[in-house]
Amino acid sequence: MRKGEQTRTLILNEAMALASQVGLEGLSIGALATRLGMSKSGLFAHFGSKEDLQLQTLKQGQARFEETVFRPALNEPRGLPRLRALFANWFSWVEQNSGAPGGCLILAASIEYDDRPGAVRELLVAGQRELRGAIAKAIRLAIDEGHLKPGTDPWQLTFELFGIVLATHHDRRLLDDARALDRARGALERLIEAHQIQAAS
Amino acid sequence: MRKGEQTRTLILNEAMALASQVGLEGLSIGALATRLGMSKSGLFAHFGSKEDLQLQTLKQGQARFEETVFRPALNEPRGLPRLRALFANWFSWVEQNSGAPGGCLILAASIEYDDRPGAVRELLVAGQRELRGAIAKAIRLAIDEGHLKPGTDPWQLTFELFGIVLATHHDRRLLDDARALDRARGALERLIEAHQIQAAS
DNA sequence: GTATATAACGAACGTTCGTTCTATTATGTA
DNA sequence: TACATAATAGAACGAACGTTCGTTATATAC
Repeated sequence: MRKGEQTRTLILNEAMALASQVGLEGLSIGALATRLGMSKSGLFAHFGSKEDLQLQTLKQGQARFEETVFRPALNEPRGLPRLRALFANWFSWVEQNSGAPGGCLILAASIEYDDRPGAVRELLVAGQRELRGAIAKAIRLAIDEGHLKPGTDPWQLTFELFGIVLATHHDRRLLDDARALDRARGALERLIEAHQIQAAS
Repeated sequence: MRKGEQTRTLILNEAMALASQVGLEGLSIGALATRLGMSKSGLFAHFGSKEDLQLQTLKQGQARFEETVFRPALNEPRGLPRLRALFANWFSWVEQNSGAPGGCLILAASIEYDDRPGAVRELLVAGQRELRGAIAKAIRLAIDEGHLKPGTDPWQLTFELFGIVLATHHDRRLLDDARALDRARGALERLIEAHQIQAAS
């Protein structure tokens, strides 16, 4: 009962790396087995189907994002500090290739499965809804703490912040533009500033 | 010589539709041939290789974007009107699924090939560089016309505007969120306003 | 240390992949 | 109408795909 879990984790880690490069759909059991030095059938036995492998791989990716980007931010005091920490972590995450050699697995899957019905898409949507909700909540707390203007629309701000992250990932990976991180941090600060309660000018 | 071009166009149109759903890498010659009611080898003869088919399909996608979103905006007077028209067209483009049933082919390919070296990636990068440059130029013209503050950084603003588009596409397609378009238009207006030369307050 | 459950293997299944031939139609031109 | 050429079809290829099977090796529990 122990050995199984162990190699399963090994497989999923390698699967995340491979899928980040070729996509969850491009992920092939044979290639994955070769990379791990094990047999196709031996690997396959850990999952009942390819779809299950895809699901478990995505779940692993979501978990890694959550524990790398999101959870550490909760240590910061609620309000602006927490919100800033969240996006600082997120930018760092993007900077270091989003936890996988081929970039963020979740982002890639979001485009790959945006019109491919099934369990993978549903998992993706659920994760995205949860994340968006959590960001909006952090914004709401910042309003309650008096850090942001009461008129701030949490969902609108969430939308715009998410756009900054997407643009950063895009510029870093496709265009290999190192300035993306600076631009992202600048955009974040100016966006926050625009929603901040103004002190004496 | 004429019939060939004709069916070639037919093939590429269908290829765009299919690739938008399964990706340029997931695009298969057999499936494409079946959809068109022709033989695999007959279709294949129009392109020397699968990579060539992918390249031509992407080129077609880029051309469609250019003539649907970009070129019409050039009819507007330079400066803010042209910039607004460009993004109004772009938002409409996203609203109607970016010209293909599976969403924007270019966006999908950008993620699919962001770490897959080769001709497709190079075409993608070239197209993206050109587009970014064109947007930055439109911004620069708006500065010259006195519509935007002289201190405006064209590349920074381009980055942020592009982020809005990415977030819109994401929310519309993965989350099926109809409010995305409104949020995008709102974000655009506020971003422009922040860079506008302020009249009397 | 032996019995048993679990994990991994190797071979084969039927499909589909991209690609290469050769043959047969359809088309444009003299 | 005849001919040259371009366009399509059909069959076959080796490889890879996901999956199933029966068997062997290994780890766990008594």
